[in-house]
Amino acid sequence: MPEQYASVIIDISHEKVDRPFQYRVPAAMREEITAGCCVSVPFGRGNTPRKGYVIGLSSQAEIEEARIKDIAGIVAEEESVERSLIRLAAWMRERYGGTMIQALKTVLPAHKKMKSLEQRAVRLALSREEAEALLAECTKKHHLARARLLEALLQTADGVLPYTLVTGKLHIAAQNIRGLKEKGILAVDTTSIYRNPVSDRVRGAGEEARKQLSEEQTHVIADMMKRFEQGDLRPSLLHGITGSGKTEVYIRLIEETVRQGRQAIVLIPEIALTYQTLLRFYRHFGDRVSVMNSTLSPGEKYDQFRRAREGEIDVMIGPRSALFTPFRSLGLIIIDEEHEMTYKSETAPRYHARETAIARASLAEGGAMVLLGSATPSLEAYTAARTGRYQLYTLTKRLTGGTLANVRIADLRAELKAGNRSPFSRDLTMLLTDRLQRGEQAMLFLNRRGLHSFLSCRSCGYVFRCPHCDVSLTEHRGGKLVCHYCGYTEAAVKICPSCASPYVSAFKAGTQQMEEELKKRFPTARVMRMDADTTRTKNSYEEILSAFADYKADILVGTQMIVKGHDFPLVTLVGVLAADLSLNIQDFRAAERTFQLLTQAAGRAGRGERPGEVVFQTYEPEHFAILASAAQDYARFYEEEMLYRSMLKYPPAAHMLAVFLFSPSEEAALSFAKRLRARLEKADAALPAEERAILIGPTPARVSFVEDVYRFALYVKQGSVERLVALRGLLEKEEVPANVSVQFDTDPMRTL
DNA sequence: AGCACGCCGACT
DNA sequence: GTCGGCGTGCTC
Repeated sequence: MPEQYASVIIDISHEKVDRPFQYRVPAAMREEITAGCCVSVPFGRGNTPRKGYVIGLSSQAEIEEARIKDIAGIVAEEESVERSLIRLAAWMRERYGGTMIQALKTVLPAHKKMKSLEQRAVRLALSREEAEALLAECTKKHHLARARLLEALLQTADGVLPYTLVTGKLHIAAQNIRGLKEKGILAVDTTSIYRNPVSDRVRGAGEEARKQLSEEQTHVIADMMKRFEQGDLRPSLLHGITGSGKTEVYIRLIEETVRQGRQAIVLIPEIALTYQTLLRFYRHFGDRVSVMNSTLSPGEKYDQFRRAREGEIDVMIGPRSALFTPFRSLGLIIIDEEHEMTYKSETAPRYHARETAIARASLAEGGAMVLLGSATPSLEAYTAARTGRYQLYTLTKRLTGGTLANVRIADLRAELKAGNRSPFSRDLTMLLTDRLQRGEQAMLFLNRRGLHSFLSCRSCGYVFRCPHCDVSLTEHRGGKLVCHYCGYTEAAVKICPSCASPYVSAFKAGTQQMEEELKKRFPTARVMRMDADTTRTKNSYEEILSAFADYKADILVGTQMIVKGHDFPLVTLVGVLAADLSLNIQDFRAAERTFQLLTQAAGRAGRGERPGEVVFQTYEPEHFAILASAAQDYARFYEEEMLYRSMLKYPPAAHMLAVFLFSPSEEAALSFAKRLRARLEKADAALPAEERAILIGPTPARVSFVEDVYRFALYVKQGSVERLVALRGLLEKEEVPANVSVQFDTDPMRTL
């Protein structure tokens, strides 16, 4: 049966109509209308013609057929931006699953959630005297809404009120405002009240001395431009160590793109863009650049997108979501720190910014360049570069001149044998003492995963656990016990509920314990700690880092958060207290993440003029991820890790689908998971064994229940993406029991 | 959002 | 009666 009904999203920015409406596709248009089309449809009682977007086709009428109207026509104009973003949404839905509406919502500019945005203003179109006379008349005639509005306008100094306040607080219907406007009593002004939040504060915007480029940098830029002109639209991977001048390459490419009248998007991981880098962009592009960050309200974000569409800016810098900036003539997408996990969305559609950027670039008019940058590329990107799907460029020289830090590996097993029972190896102790004497700074880094504080009974070993989640409770200040997953709280305890022993004590969180050990061992040292506990308030993150940068402390102890970004010229020693901690978690990307973390940590030392030293403490000194990062040898790491992925068919050697199942009933979740597995086995039964998907599970998640909900996972590994996507399609069609919910993650960043 | 419907007080 | 303002509810 032909698909004669189209689901259409009406182009009206209001929650009440923010859902699909079904329309009949006239026979004459059946060929042309596809998902992503922009159509004109009769809408509402008056059948007013409205613009709408087709998000899907179906042969099934979801409401009485008599109520379904015909599509009036296909809107041909406005091809460029919306059209290509809708196509991108369709691609995302296909690749990552979920509904078209979810994909559309992530791709289209927030469908202007105007509630909080005061973009329009209501202004008196009369003189104050006239308005006052009118007010008296309205009061007399009991035109209450009108009187209310006039009174409020007269009370203001300039006779202007935000539109949202008028419709909201004053309860004046939009229809009434229109009526008053037609009578010439009011005017409605549309003004943009948002400005670029940072660039206004930057002095000297748009004027920075051009830096001399190195030979390597010049080559990258020239070659990329040449390839683009020749129509080689393959993405580029820029592999360059910290300080090798990647940012300068970005800036030159953006300049060139802008010069050609096209626009650029720069993606950065959540907080990685330091203020320094930001300033460089502002100095180059002035108010033609905009920065998206999490502190912008939806209204401000929408306004920044609006500015992009109107051509008021050329460059957008921001996280994952900045990828959907509606530039009309996009020429370049840069993804900095391409390997970062934050580029994978955690909510449906669970898209990866790297792949989605490439899709968007190819959908752009005339195609756009994509440049991925990293000091430690993801296995995905590097594999693509080796097989020729990407073009690889390498920056090998450090421009800042600083020498690479000298890395020592301290074998903790040997330390124990030698009678050293402290958490600091002899090497690290020696170097710490030396730095303290010389008045230099040190950073000690502890990978926190799996190491949080808990409370247990010294006598019987009873551990206090959350009754709603599969985790132990954490002791907070004042002795309260808190669950980090669901927030469940218990009062401080004095005796063990199991054996009544009074010897109940806390096992300190890693960093906290380190802080205390340091104070014991180096009583004169000023120690600062930075972890989830000490950064609970909003600005504490920046406060701690800037205090440390101001030499308010000698040693900074912390979790991953201290390794990202930020230059501390006085830091000449970096210690990784347990380099293998992140290695032993049950996750196929564990080694990759460890390598990236260690390489980054090592990069923190000696960024100033003084040479730096690094100590990796580990129980596995022979592990390749540790050895390779100590030697700053990416190629070696890549070879070994890729061997492992190929053997076990993990991405990027194959594609993988993670199916997560949640239910308050353990039995329901598990039996549904088994049904899904059986479905997959049946689907593959006819295939030769080597082409079948590899199935793992269902297995309970690492944290097997959270907030009284059981969690299971089922993994599907398959070499062909098309095949994997088809299998997911089958699973999505399966009827889900009422008390179970399912999530699909295509090529996940981690296992559950 | 934008339109119709229906309620209600005011006035030829 | 009926006219016009004003709140409500629905839109494939």
